[in-house]
Amino acid sequence: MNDSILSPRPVAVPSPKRAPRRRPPSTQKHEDKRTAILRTAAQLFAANGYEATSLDMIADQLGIHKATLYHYVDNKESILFQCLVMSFGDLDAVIERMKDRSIPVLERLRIFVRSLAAAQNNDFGRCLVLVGSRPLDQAPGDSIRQFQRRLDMTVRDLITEGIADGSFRPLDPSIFAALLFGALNWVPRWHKDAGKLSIQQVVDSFMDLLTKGIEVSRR
Amino acid sequence: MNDSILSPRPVAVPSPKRAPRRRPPSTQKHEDKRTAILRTAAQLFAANGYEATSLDMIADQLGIHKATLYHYVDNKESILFQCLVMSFGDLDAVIERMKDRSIPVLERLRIFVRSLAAAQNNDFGRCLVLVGSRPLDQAPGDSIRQFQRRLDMTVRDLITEGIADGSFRPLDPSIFAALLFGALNWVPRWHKDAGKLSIQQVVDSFMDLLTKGIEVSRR
DNA sequence: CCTACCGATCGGTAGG
DNA sequence: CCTACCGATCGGTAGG
Repeated sequence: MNDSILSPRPVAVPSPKRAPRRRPPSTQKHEDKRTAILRTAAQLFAANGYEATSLDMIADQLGIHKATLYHYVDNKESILFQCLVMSFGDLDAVIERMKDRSIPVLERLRIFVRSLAAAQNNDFGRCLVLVGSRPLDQAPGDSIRQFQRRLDMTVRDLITEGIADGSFRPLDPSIFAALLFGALNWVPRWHKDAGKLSIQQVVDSFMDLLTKGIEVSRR
Repeated sequence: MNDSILSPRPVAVPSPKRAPRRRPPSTQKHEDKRTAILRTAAQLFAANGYEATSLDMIADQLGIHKATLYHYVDNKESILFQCLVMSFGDLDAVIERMKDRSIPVLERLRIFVRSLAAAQNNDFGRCLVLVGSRPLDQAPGDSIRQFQRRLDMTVRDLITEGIADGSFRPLDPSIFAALLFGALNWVPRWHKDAGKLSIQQVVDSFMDLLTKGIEVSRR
């Protein structure tokens, strides 16, 4: 499995003056277990849906009891929220890279699409795409949706920039973004790791289709 | 609301010899009530998810008691199944039309996409796209997924035909179908009836994008 | 004997 | 990390 979005885990930044460090143990073993819980939960949420996945199912899968989960997480909803946050991985850095005008806009779009596809086709990404933020309360759900709007805005800005510099023909950036996100968000529903095409190959084919179109060039 | 997918209800075919006519009342009023239950359920399923929607919520919305629902439907799962069947509406006829080679293949593809988009953006279609067949048992779920495979196959066949007759450039029909269904299936998640673009305008823009591509024509 | 529907509660299981 | 439970609510069904 691809663990890359988990690798750059931020090291705990020490507080200036003798931090209290209250409840959370924050040891490495505790963090590893917590991550294992989130990953297992993400898999089960993606497979069965949020409401149809019980905490007992998550605990059983890990060989622990349900009550033990509460040593690592606050409640069921916070598990989903943390899974969705994990799913964004390093996309924040990717969004920043998209502002680098030294790279041709079409090339930047390709990088973005590959990065997004990679993030959405692992345990946490599948949880985001297949479950989403609907089961969450207003506040946590809004923070997830806010990040997704940033992703959408990033694509629309690239298209607008590409039209302005003559890379793209005139078109509605919102329509393009809707088409692209729909296509990418649907991939986890049908792509099998055992299939003949990798995720990279699939999204590169998508980009090929979108740049050139399907009609034969006239003349 | 668009009731067109409900209109061609098959009239009850009488049995050859003095049919027993057992349990199902099958009166018009009974059928109307049953359809109202399915439509309300479809709305609530789409809004809250299947498991998070209780039979009490459906009954309350209709101003009746939960127990009364059981005079019209067998159980909760059969409600979802019937909603999904309704969502296919007259798409079966549309699939047949796609075999008419007197219509240019690109034009047939446009008709298909418009029909599918119309079917997926009403109460029952939103239930199909937002809930899907996952909560169903093996047998009923498989029958839903079988119809969806027919839709997928229809698109792939059109692309294959279009490549053969020179309408389309060489491309992977499966990739095109995956891209198209992803884009269309995502529409109910973001399109608002109050928005500036109608469903028709959205999917026509999609087709424009897919046929012509986004890059400026070179030379 | 039928339909349509009610108030009440069944056995089980949810998150905590 | 487990046993033992809670308040509530689930889908479904009883008698009338």
